[in-house]
Amino acid sequence: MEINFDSYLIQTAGLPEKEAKTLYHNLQKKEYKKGAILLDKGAPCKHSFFVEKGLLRSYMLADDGKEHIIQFAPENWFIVDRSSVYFNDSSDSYIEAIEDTEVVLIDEEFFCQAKEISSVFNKFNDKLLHNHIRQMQKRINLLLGASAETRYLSFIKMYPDLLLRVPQWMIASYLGITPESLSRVRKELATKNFKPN
Amino acid sequence: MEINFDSYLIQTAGLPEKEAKTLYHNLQKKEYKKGAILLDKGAPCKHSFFVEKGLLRSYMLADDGKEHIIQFAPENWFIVDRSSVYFNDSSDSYIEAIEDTEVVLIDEEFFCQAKEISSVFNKFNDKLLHNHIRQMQKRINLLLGASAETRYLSFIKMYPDLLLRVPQWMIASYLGITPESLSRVRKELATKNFKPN
DNA sequence: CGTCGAATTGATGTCATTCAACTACAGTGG
DNA sequence: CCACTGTAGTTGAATGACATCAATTCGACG
Repeated sequence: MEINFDSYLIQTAGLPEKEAKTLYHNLQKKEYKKGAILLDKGAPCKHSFFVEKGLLRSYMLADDGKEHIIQFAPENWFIVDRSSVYFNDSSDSYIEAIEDTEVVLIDEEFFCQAKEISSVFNKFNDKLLHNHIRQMQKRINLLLGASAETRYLSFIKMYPDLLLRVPQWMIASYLGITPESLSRVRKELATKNFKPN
Repeated sequence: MEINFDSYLIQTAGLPEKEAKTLYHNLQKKEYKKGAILLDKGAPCKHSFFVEKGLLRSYMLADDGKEHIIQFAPENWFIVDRSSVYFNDSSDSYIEAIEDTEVVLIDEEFFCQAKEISSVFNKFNDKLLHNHIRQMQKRINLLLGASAETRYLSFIKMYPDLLLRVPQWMIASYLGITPESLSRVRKELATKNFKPN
């Protein structure tokens, strides 16, 4: 289950082994306990997090105090407040550990080095951005009109592995419905004898 | 009101004048009548559109046949199905002219040339992507819980210039509510003697 | 002037929220 | 080991916000 960032760079990003190792050695690793806050609203977000083990989430607070979950990040995923990092602004989101989590901190310096060392990395980074956009697009499309049930079903389809690791109320928050509603949706699906797995 | 892409490259993207002119001359321009389809679902999206004059929109069709508006693009904006262009896939969105519109077609070749000619362009492109993500994030946050009224007010705030150019039912579609609901929201705001301008 | 789509308005329906009560379970301290 | 507490999840009843359906008005355009 645990994934090292260096092997990620080689296998997924397609960097040559030597370069990947070099880059990897300059990076800082950190561990966080369940419930720990990795990024606080108002603080500048100075790096991306790559999750080697565990599970993170990012969320914003609405005016009425409710949490809106932006993203989950299990192993192999990046999580970051892009606005904050890129525009050097204070973040308007939080990042929190849902489980005990081990991350690699990826700062601007890393990106500069990586870009110099390898044009492959540039392309890969570009691809990540585009994927991110594509995924957000899908989510917007869902939020623009899909029923609670449809949203939940699409969540199951997209992130089946998260179903068992994320508490229900967080899934509800991600879907933009209340925990009570989600509970009812699940009950309804159960009577239709639908099985998630 | 009309904006040429070459001056955009110079002033907004920060390219040197000479390079901008060179790049610009290789580009193709097109005009579309109001109502014209620039990109059809299923067709591969082979280029971005830069709007020099007029107004475009992109939208997807939901399963129930309803349109979900993804984006508006007035002068000075890009519009594209990024998934389709980038992953060389068939598009799952439409692009349509809301007004008579003049666009510049920006294909892969342009990007390659631009990247070779100027590293400034690379950075600029990156910035565009990040802005796009930032803006989608805001929208998701709105859709996750804001009332019809709040959504509308935030739309007014973000795109005041579009208010008068976009038909109401399209704004409703963009906000994820029905035209009827939007009409009532506006009425409600009027009695509270709220003035958009 | 007549037509067609956009916008408004009213009556009614539906889905999700809200509020409250209750169960289940994990963690804490006596 | 058992009570105490807090959080997650479920369930029910009442409410509310938005959707739907239908009728009407408005406005642009041929």
